[in-house]
Amino acid sequence: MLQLTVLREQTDLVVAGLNKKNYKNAAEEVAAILDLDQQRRALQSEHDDLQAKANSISKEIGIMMKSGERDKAESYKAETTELKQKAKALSEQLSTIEEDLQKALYKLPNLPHESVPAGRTSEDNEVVLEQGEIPELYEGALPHWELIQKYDIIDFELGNKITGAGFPVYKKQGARLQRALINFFLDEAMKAGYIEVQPPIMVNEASGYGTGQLPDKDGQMYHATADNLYLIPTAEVPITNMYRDTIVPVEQLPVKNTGHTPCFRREAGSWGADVRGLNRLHQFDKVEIVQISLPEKSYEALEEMSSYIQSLLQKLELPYRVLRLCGGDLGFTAALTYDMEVYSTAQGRWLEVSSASNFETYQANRLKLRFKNDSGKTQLLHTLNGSALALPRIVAAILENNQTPDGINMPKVLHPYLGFEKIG
RNA sequence: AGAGAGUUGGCGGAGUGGUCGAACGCGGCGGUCUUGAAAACCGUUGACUGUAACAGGUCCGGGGGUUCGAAUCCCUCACUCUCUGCCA
Repeated sequence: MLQLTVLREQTDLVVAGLNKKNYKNAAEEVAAILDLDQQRRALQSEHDDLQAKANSISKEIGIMMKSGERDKAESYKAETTELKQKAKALSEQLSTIEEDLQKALYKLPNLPHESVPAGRTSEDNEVVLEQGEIPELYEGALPHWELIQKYDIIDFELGNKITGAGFPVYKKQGARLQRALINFFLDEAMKAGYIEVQPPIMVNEASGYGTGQLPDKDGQMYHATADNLYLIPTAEVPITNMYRDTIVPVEQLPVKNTGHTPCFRREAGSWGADVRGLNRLHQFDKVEIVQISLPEKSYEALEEMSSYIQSLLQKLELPYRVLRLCGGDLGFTAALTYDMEVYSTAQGRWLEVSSASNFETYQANRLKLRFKNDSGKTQLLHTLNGSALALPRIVAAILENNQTPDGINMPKVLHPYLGFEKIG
């Protein structure tokens, strides 16, 4: 969440940033928060004064007791009782105000970076670059949902039977393609300096709050209510939360982690052609890269992540483009996001396969993720993450773009991982 | 799942209801000594909030209670360990 000191000291900037993100009534809400903050601090200092008085009297009572002045001590008790009662009343008021303040702060999204273009929808995203050749398909080329049936490599019906829609079963060469991609992505990430981790794929509530999925995206996660655990929507959640409540030694920065996990998304309310086949699933595999960076280096880190992700797409020989998300399309917690999209030739559309974001201090503030700066003060770090990469749409693009009348050619870089060069 | 023990600062580990944010040791940092280093010695060393700066307030797993006063007593939840059970 945003830091109160920033709201206080740079109010205009905050309001402008929220407006750019198309946040409604930004000025009013910020003013309301500052008002609550003002009330909170006034009450707090009043409360603290009472508490200080009571504390010092209690201390004196202790000394009197020791020196045998029992009667005198008794006479002071009434006074502290009264002080305590007043203080208690104040602290009750305080906790309601603090709760309101907390709720209001949780509702505010992150502020966009200055390079974020204005805009409302994905139409307004800025195309940063486009690369790779879009292949010419032969007459009768198929969309991936027909290819997977033709070659019997991914089975939606079977998934339907054992679980439900959006939970496909990968089979034969399809299953091996999954495994090859995961290994390829992890190997590449390790070469790029990321440490591999295998985190839990269920997380507790505190972790959900830490990275910002809770409270606002509650309904998008699968929730195991008996144990109050959530299935992760992305490895970002467990991997970033490993650093919750820590002061990271400066010499360990930047922290670079990678991990493969299944990801689970309820994505209620999406239908139609957009979600056919592998385009949108309830369960999918993803390799994630996560960085924790010094504030002044985080945008450098984001560029590094972006070009790393692009290098994967180049190696897979997929045509892609990079978008800089506009204010309206930017996620709740992000300050700047690059989306990478590959071209899915048979569908004739771009598919998002990665999203790399800088969250600046937004997550770090919730996570209490800090370092000691040069002057010895604790200061919030910046967190970043990106998909490198999400499998299903990559699979869709590989299948569609490389199809021939007598089989689907696999990208060369995967051959050693696959043990075959062609599906079919 | 049952029985018992435990949860204290970066780590280890004391702690009696009263001047305890917490002994002591290790580690870290600064210094003396040294050509340099080690050893030794001296000093220093938690977080949050708050203030112009002091002051003040809060924090000994989380939450609640008893008391003038709680790390210390009570309740409750979570977690860890040991034994038993079950299990890949």
